[in-house]
Amino acid sequence: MQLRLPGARRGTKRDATRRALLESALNVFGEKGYHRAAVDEIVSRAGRSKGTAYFHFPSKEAIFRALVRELASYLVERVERELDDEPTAIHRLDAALLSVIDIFTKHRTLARVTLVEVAGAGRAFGDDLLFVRQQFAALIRRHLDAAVAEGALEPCDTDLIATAWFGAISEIVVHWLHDPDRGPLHMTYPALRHLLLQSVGIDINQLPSDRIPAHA
Amino acid sequence: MQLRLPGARRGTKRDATRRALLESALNVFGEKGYHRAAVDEIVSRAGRSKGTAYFHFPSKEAIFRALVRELASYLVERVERELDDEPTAIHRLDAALLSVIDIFTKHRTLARVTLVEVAGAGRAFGDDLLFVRQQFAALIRRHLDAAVAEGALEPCDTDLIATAWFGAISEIVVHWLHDPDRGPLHMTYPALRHLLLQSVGIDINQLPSDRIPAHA
DNA sequence: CCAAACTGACCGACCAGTCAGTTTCGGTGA
DNA sequence: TCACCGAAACTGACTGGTCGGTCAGTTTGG
Repeated sequence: MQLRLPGARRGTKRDATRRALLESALNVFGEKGYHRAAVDEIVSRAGRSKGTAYFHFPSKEAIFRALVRELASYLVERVERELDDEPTAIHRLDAALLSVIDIFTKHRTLARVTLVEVAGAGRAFGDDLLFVRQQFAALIRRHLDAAVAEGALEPCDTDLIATAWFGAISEIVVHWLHDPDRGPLHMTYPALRHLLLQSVGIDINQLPSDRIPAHA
Repeated sequence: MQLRLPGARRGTKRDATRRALLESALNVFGEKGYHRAAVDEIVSRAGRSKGTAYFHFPSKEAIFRALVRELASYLVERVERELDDEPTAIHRLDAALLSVIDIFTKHRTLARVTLVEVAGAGRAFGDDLLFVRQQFAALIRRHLDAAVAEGALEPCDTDLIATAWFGAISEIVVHWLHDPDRGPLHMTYPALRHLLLQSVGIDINQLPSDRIPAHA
């Protein structure tokens, strides 16, 4: 799991410590959830001391917030990177869905923290709580807007649709997280894809189907 | 907020205490979230003592679980009651959506506990955590299956669709909970309805539109 | 040499859960 | 009608453990 560390020059010792702490935090928060995760465990797994954690972050909450922001950036950046050579906005939406499914399949802890823990950490955290969700919905929305601009889509409430799509995807992933035995996440891709695209009136046959088996 | 108390004869003193505790728990959990909610506060707001809470429930977690079950029953029962005189399964799905939006609009605390807190209370709770979600997805699924049986819908993965629909609705409600200033929840109904129905290939014009303004 | 980075023992607040004792109340027999 | 009993319901002071956060002191590195 490679974390992106914006605004900090890489390779310094300070940076390595910060990264070690966040990486450990990802695991502990992912396993225990925010409240049951103890700072003591985060630092011990990171091979640092408690004082160091409080040298780098003012509070446990700040560690969590920083982690969520890193994860959101990582996720959005990595998904967007895969969309570059898609010809149309609709293709990019399609590719984004596949990409997200792929990432979550490979990084369950990331999925758990960004989709489940963030919701439960409580509104005490203010707006940061919804950071990942907003980032992601914004990504979907951008490409929906592009599709409208391209004329592939009727003008519509892209904000609402992006939110709804994110909710749908999130719910499916959360179910899969909770009970992975019901088959790999990739299995749901064709049906989910069909559902989402059809919801905005896109004929599934507009898209070449040769892309599907690529990841499946 | 009327809670349903299955399996207990109403009107007894015991029942009144249990109800008072759960009602108070609903408020405190709704305001503070599971972890920040103190049993002391729940009992004090209920006008009872701590010992009483532990006489009726074995643990704080048990209070939460019981509450979630009551809420799920209340919600599903109340929604289903409104579907009786709808002519077709599609109409019932439509009515259910409106009904849910209505209930959540009027009972924000209920929405917060069932949609947000349940997710965040952590997997420590085992499967009960997903109780509301499952109950609700099952409701949607039943009517989707009915629609298939009626021939109004092509055979499809109704389980997946129900999950996705629930996720979409849930996400919209959670956004509204978090930032209610962006307009009442009812405002999203037409667009959301259109999106969901179109996602399964239902032509919006099949349904009489005179129902829309009824609750709007 | 100094500041940044780091250490880990310690503190204190918080809170779920306990328990010994008290009150309430339906039943029972005289 | 009433005295009495036992169980159910209830009380709230107390405890034990957990854990976020502190800080006085040590190490590192430029």
